[in-house]
Order: sequence, then C-alpha cells, then structure tokens
Amino acid sequence: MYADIIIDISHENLDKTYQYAIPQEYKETAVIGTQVMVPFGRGNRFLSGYIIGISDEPKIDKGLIKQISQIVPEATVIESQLIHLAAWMKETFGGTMNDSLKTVLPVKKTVKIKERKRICLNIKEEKFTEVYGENLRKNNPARIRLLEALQKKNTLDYDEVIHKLKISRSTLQGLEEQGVIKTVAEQIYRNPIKLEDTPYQSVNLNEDQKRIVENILQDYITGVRATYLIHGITGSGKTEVYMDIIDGVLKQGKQVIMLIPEIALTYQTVMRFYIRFGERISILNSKMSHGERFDQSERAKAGEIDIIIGPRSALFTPFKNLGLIIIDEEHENSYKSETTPKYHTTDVAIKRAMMANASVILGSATPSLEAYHKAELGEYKLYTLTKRAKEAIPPKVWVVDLREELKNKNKSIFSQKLKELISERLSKNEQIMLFLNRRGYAGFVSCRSCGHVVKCLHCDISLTSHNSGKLICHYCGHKEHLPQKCPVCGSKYIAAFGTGTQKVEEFVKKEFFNARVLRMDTDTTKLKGGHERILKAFAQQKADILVGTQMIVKGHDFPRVTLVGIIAADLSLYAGDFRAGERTFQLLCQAAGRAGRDALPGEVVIQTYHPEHYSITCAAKGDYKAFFEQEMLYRKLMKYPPAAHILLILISSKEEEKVEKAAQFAGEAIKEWMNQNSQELQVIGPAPAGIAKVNDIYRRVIYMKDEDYQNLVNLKNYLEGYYSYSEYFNNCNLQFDFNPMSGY
DNA sequence: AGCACGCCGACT
DNA sequence: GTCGGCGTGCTC
Repeated sequence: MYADIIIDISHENLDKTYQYAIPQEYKETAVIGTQVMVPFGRGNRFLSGYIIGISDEPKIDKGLIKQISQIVPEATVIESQLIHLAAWMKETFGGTMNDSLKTVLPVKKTVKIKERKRICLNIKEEKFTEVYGENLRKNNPARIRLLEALQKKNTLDYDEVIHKLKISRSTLQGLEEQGVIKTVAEQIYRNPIKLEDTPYQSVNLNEDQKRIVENILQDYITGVRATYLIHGITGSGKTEVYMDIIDGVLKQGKQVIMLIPEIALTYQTVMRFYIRFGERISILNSKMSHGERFDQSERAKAGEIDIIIGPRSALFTPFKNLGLIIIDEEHENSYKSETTPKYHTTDVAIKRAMMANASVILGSATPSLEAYHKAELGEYKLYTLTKRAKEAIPPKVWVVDLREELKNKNKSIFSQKLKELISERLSKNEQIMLFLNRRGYAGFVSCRSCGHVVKCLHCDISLTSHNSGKLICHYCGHKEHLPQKCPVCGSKYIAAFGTGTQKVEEFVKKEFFNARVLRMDTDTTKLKGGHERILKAFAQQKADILVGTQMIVKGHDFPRVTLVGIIAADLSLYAGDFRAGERTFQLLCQAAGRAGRDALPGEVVIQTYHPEHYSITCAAKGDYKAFFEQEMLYRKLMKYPPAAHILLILISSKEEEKVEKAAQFAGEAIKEWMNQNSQELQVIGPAPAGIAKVNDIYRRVIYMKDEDYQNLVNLKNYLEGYYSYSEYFNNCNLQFDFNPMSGY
C-alpha cells in the first residue's frame, strides 16, 4: 500500500504529490486527509504532509520509495479537515481528487507574498566597508554585485535580486548566515473593506425575528448542532436575524462563514456587517486576485478574522473554530458549481459543518424545493417570517392573459393594462422596471392563440426549436417536426417564442417616445463596472424605465420604482428543464418584491399566455406553500428532484465518432452495472446534448434517475473506473452532474 | 525550502 | 591539493 502525499510547504515546485509506503502498523489509520511525518530529500529531514490518495501500485521505482515515519494524531488541523472534505466531494460529486483539492485548498501560488519578500543590509557603515573590501579582495563577484546594489538602495526586492542581479540563493544564504544581510518577509495583507465612520445603531427586532434568534441561539449554547431553514418573505428582515445569531455565535468564541450569491455582494450589504462587527470581518469576491484571496485565507488561519462574507468559494475558508455557516438566498443558482466537482454548496456546507461541529442556516424568500422538502421531512428545522419588517404594503399584482390581447387585436408586446400603467407612472414621474425573464437557451414553441406549448411525450419538458426546423427534447433527444397548426386549437399562430431585451427597448422607445430608457443585459454590462454604472444611473433617476433580464431584480432597492412589468412570464416557464416552474415562481416573487419598497405603493403586471399556471397564480398571491405543494406533485409524478435524484453524464470529444461510440459504450456499461447489482435505474439516453456542439466539441448526455443517491454514486464510481482504462474513452471527457441546475 | 553535488578560481 | 564561493537540480 502506498500513499500520495503533498508536502506541507507552500512552495510552487513542491506543489505535487510524492508516493510513500504505508508501514504495516498504519494500514488502518492512514486514510485520506491524515497528517503524516515523512523523511524528505537527501537529508531525510522530517516534514509534515497530508495523504491525498491511496494506491496499491508504485508509480516509480520501488527502491526509491520511502516509508511514512509517523502519523500525526488527528488534531483539529484545518488542512486535514479540508482534505477530508475534498475526498468526500470527489466521491459524492465525481471528478478527480485534484479537481476537489483545487476547489477546497487555498491557492498556493504565493505571488503576492513573494513580491513582498525583501533583502536589506544588516550591518553598520564601517562594518560594510570592511565586508565590501574583503569581498573585493577575495574577488567574489556575486557578493560585490549585491553589496553595491544594497549601497544604492537600502532594501531590494527578492525576486529582482534573483533574476535581474543574477544572484543565486546560496549566495544570499551565505551572506545571511554571516549576518551581513537579512531577508524580511513582511506579509502585509490588506483588509479589503474600507472604514467608514458610521456608528452602529441597534435595530429592534419584531416578535418573529426575536423568537428565531432566541431559539437558534438556545440550541447553539446547549450544544445542539442542526441545519435550519429560515423562510422569510422579501423585506422580512432576515439579515438582522443573521446578525444577531452571528453575534451570539461569536460570543461562544466561534467563527462564522456567511455565503451570499455573487450578485448580492453589494457595498451596502457589506457595510452593514462591517459597521456592526468591525475589523474582524472580511469579504471575498470574484474580482479579487489570487494573492488577495490567499491573504484572506491566511488571515483566517491566523485567527485574525472571525467572519467571512463571500460567494460559494468562501465556504472553504480555513477557520479553525468554525461555529456557523449561513447560506443566504439558498435557492440561487450560483450555489451550484459549474466546474467539476459540480457540487451544491448546501450539501458541502452541511458536510463541513458536521466535521467541524457547526450549525448551518439556510435563508430564502422562496426556498428551493430541495430545502423545503427536507424541512418538511424534519431534516432541517423550519422557521418562517411572514411580516414585513418595515410596514410596507405588499404590491398589487395584475395577471394579464396575452391570448385575450391577441383576440382584441393587440399585437404589441405590451398589454393594454401595462401601457396604461406605464403612462400613468411616467406622468407621475415615478420609475418603472420592465423585466424579461429570459434564461439560457429559450426557443420553445407555443400557440399565440390558445397558449399551448409543445412538450416532450416522455419527459413533460418543453421541446426546443432548432435551426433545422425540428423540435428536440433536451433530456431524451426525442425529435419531432414543427407543427404547421396548433394541435389543440388549430390556429396558425404557432411559432418559436423569443424576445430580446433590445427588442423590448425598441418597443418602449416607439410607444413612449418621451421616456428615458436604460437597458441592462450581458451586452450593456460587458464593460467593467457596467453593472454598477447602470444601476447607479437608474437609482439617481437618470432614466424612467429600466429594461433588463434577471440581473435587474436582484440586490438594489429603488424606492421610486412603483411599477414592475413582466413582459412574458412564459419565457422562463417553458425553458426546457424541470426546474422551469420553480425558477419562474422565484423570479416573479423577486420581481414583485421590487415594486413599492418604500412609502409609495407598488403594482406588478405579469403578462402570460398561461394565467392559470400555478407558478404564476401562486406568485401573484405570494403563496409559497401552495406553490410548493403543486410543484412537489409534479416532481413526484415525473421523478424529478427532490422526489428522486438525477445523475447527468456528459461525454464530450472533438471527434464526433468517438463521442458516439463512447456514449454507446457508457450506455452498455450502465446496463452491465444494473445487471451485476440487480438494480433497475431509469436511464434516458444517450442523446446529443441540448447544445450538441460547443467550440467544436461534440457532446452526448445520459440521464439517470433513482430515489437512492448512493446507487447513483456507485454507478458513477463504476463508470469512472471504466474511464480510467477503457480505450472507448480515449480522447473523450467524462463529466458527472448530480441533480443538475442548468441545461446541457 | 533545504540540501548536496559539481565547477571554478584563489591560496597554503 | 584544498577551501570557499557560486550555480543548479532534485526531493517519492
């Protein structure tokens, strides 16, 4: 038995694994994640390392492999815990150990720190002349070069000394031993938050909020560790609840990780926490460089901070005394990783919390079906916040049936109602948001007259129209022709559905030519800071109407927005994946929450061909529970998560023939596995992926469904085994996605 | 990073 | 010859 070990030195060229033999007495205890002491290098000096893999075969000449000397008893070593977590992620979500390690461990490329490593003189002037003269006499060119450079400039950059002055490390070492120079590695890590002198004002919690804080803290202090789901409607003051709980947990000497979706990371949110918790808080965001992130993780390890706020990657902050993980807006898509391992943050957070004896709080206005389902099963403790904290009035919601509009010869993209309300708002100088809930590849086919949507017979998923004029199911690959007439009402108004933000903008300009319009989509936010710039302009009322996709409904509050128009709720309702209904409900709730945030009462217009669909009626009433019940029925019926689990297998290659063969082979292997294990899993595919070709790489998918997650994991392991040696997978890539969030 | 190996000029 | 300065390459 051999162990792959990474040596615990943060240096680039040691950032790889070395194989060591596991002595007999450690056969049982040497598992992935354990810290070990090993002899390393010529001098066999004892270094600490971590086991990140176990194998039977030696990778190099057996004679060169040394033995592990000792196992460090499982202390609360944070690295060890994170490596453990990585191993669990590899197993649960697929991919290699390396993939998992890279997501879990802080980047070891210590670029920033290296830059700061400096060389300076360590002797007085008279001594300098003496040393300099001696080296001149002995004709030591490298030393002279360095001394002359140091004479001109007191301190020099380490990297420059090595590369520009061409001084080797051994020269520096020699001089340092003699005490002529010293190297200073001043690690100044910046705190990315700027101080602002706003005193903290305590907020008075209402009864509901107080109850939650007290209950959860009571649990915490008495040693109960659990996962909580806080279902609080928009504006019910979840953040205040989090802050009070954090405060209580900090008082227990523990640390807190607070996760938020990337887009919600606004200056205001951070400031609120900063004002309350001061210097011991830090943030992480995607704009930060590797170095800056590394800084933050070093600060966390050194115990300089107690709270970190950031997107899903912040989950891996190396806190030694982790007490609580909060996941705000738990239903957000960005919590699912798009790269292997395709983990869901909630699952990993719960696992990490278990390992660290911490609790988890999930919060959302519209919890994911997964979370609410688990709460109903009693796996999570559920708390509900039903009152708005500020006494704002819930908005008035109008659902407009677009089929009626067509009957009334209104072919504009704005219904009569929406037009009226827009005009009224413009005259009152109030602001309007027009929201296009478009997402990913749309292009489903529907009848403009009766609203019928063409769906897959097998999957109950909207078919997607392709350029070829064919309709395709993204799950099973089922194909059919685009019908000439609506199969339900016979109308000829049946076509692919799709509107872009530019089009909406054009229409607005045409219909309301004196309105000032801002558009926000991937086009207009491409430039750096485009996002912020547009939102700021709108907040300063430099425009009357903001047109955009989901990105406009998240984050920012605009007190003067009193009307929200959803152009076509169907766009997300028939997006071609099983979460379409859920996503629509969430988006509509969020959009509705934008209207009338302050004193001015708000109104919302939802335009749709399906006013009777429960995603829309429930969102209009703001009735989460009713929506959940309905959607859960659908999931149970179709065996979609959380009623069952889905494993998506994506096979890709540059050669079309190869993918086809590999996909067929994988299909056979699955059958073989089912026979061997006498299991009956539902298999859909192999089929070309929804986007069958990306950057000249061909893609095939296989969907598997089963109620038992472990079954799917076993199958994944079986396929991974094949992948490593079967020639069918040569030049092919194999990826797994459990309970996928996005289409392929 | 830390260590040793090997090369080179200088000195006893 | 030997010694110290110096550069380089390897570590299971």
